[in-house]
Amino acid sequence: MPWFVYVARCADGTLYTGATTDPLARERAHNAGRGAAYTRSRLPVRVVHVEAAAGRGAALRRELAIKRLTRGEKEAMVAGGAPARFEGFRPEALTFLRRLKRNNRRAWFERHRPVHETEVRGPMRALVEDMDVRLARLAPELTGDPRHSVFRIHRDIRFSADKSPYKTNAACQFYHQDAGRGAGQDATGAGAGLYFQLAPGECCVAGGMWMPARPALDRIREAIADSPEPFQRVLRAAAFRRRFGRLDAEAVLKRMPRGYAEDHTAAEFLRYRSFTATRTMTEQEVQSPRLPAILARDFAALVPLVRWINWAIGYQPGERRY
DNA sequence: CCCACATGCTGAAGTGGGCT
DNA sequence: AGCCCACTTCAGCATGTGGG
Repeated sequence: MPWFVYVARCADGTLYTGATTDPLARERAHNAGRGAAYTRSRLPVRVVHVEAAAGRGAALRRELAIKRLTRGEKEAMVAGGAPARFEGFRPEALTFLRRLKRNNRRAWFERHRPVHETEVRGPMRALVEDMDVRLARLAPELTGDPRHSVFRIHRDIRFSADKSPYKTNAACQFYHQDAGRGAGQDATGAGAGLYFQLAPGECCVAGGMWMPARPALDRIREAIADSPEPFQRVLRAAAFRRRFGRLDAEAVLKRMPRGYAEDHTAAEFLRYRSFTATRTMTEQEVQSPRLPAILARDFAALVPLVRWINWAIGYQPGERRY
């Protein structure tokens, strides 16, 4: 049974989103007063946008995704302008970030905000939707949604000597459904996840856990010390080594952390404070409509590392979502 | 030397609930 | 849907102290 997601224009101009197996019959049902309460008071309605979905689950998921869009984004999608479906970043996205680097000022950004919206933020949100659907099968416990997964463009400049207000990269993350979304030493309850970054000359895909807070770092170290073999097996896996090589050597301690012997079997990894792996991507890769498929393969190679870390700090793998 | 940990600092967009 | 308003959040930074 084929499923569809449709958007209908109500008499008052508002947009109603629903899922159905038969958009035309559904439109007739709405107009006969047998539809949703929302449309009943705004008749007639006219279906203005239809998308095919792989099944009921995928349709409901896509329906929710559309309902999370802003009014403007929905209008753009209906008008066929800015694609709500990911079709690759255009060269203009990287050009915008390059120019932002040279013009990192509020006034400049405000003048060029529409370019940021249509070339960078919009496609990034669409990419998140696409990857979330793929993750539902690949690693169901890892999720992303446009609202929470896309990092803000604004830097946290409160206590920084560098007061330039904007980041010159655009990035998104996928996180464990039971974990917090934060990252870094100040984030408690965070877990391991996946990451994608768009930046001139610095496009990359990454995964793992960046700078875990103290409780999580302690648990990861204990897990490595107690049983180094499973962790080392994850790092030796062919797909991981081919695509990512090794863990990023970021913030590695020069000596052993307190309580661990210098000659421990896993001494090398007990000195790590950050557990991520990164692969730089070419501009050709990020501009390809096939980017979601490329990322899916990278994510698949990262999932064993992500799962090992999440296991170490107490987050379980998930069931297939649909 | 250098790891571990605590503390103080405080801008602005994003978010969600209530209302019309 | 759209508006208003209070609340939350942010891939932080710098510095000092204690201890192995």
